[in-house]
Amino acid sequence: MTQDRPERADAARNRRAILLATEELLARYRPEQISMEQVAAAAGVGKGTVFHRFGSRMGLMHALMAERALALTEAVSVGPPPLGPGAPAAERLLAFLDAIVDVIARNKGLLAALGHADTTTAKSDEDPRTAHPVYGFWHGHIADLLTAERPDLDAELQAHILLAGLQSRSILLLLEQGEAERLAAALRSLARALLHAPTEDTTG
Amino acid sequence: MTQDRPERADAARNRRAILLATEELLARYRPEQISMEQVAAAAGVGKGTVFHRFGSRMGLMHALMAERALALTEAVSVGPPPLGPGAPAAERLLAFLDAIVDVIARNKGLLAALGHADTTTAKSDEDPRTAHPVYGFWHGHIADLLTAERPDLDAELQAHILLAGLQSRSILLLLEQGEAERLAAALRSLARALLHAPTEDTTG
DNA sequence: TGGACAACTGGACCAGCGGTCCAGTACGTT
DNA sequence: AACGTACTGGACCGCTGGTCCAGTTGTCCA
Repeated sequence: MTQDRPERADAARNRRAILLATEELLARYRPEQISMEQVAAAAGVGKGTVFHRFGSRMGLMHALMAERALALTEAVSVGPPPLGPGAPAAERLLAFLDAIVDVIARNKGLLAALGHADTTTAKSDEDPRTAHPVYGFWHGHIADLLTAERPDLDAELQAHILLAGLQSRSILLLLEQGEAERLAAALRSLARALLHAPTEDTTG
Repeated sequence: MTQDRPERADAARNRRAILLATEELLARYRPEQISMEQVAAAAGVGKGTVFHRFGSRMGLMHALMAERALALTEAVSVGPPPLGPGAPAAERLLAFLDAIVDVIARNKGLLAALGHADTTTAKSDEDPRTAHPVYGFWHGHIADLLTAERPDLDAELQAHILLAGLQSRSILLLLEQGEAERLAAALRSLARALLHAPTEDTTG
């Protein structure tokens, strides 16, 4: 993206202004209350510019999400344990969940905004994995770690469930009230329960 | 609602027609693709009628949800075990989760529609418990059962997490592919893990 | 049976949305 | 300095959820 033929200086400036404005609006208001026009106005650019840069509401939210998640992605791939490679899967999983809650807590509306965004455009049968690289990465990582420790579980599905909480309205509400640590604790607790559960048959 | 001064015959007929039409549309299309105008047309009434009866999109979805959940509510309150009172909390919980998945699977878009509905109108700081009686009831029931077996857990929050999965886009997708039993199994598995997990401190 | 009143009805209407379009602007290159 | 092109912005479009109210229809009472 920022390579080969770099974007023009004004384009880069506007792109950053738009992302920043979106971030600020997202911190202050509910994602659904934020219109693309507002974003444009807040960023001091025209609506056309926003769409030219990001294609759609979903594109914008996704770009923001990707940026916010970048540090985490790197920490997981090449960083030090327990987040990065090297620690046992169980520890990495717990650390990763904590890290995700942290990202979400600092960008409350983001996941919900992403959800709402493609709710609006609704490409019917798309695999969410493909549609949302960030979600896909998070989900895949959790599923992998879970599988490593508990190959008997339906890790794919459990990973979805673990992540689903972060998109839930009720839980977002808690986050807004500063209960991030409580959520992290509950998620850790749940994950630990899953890791230590007696072996069982998924067909039952 | 259907008491004291009953609604006029035509009103009742239209109300049922609207709910039925909504249900059918919800079975066929994504909730976000269904406009109130479509609902009205499908029900063979004017748009004004729909809004007069249900107040808003959320009102409509909520009414449908309440109707759909009625049988479950009764089964839980006064029905026979394991769903109704009498069975051990752990058993009731697993049975209840199964039952919920069943309701959701047979009305795929409904929970999502509800979520999307108040996403649109967005009464900022409302307690979801108050705002969505059905969700509130489900959440409360799960939290109660969970507390009965595991008073050391943050049951309120765990209940939210358990329910969150049913609103998640990725999981709705599974449901559409007929994987309801797989979801039920995963949820049971998760709940069992929670119930059997070693006692732990929520502050850790 | 009929008359009167309220409840219900439906479609024109409104503001605001996400997204498109394209004439004009300003950057980077030579 | 001058040129081509990528970027810009705001008018514009189709459509949405929701409002409004003149006209209709069911119900109740005499």
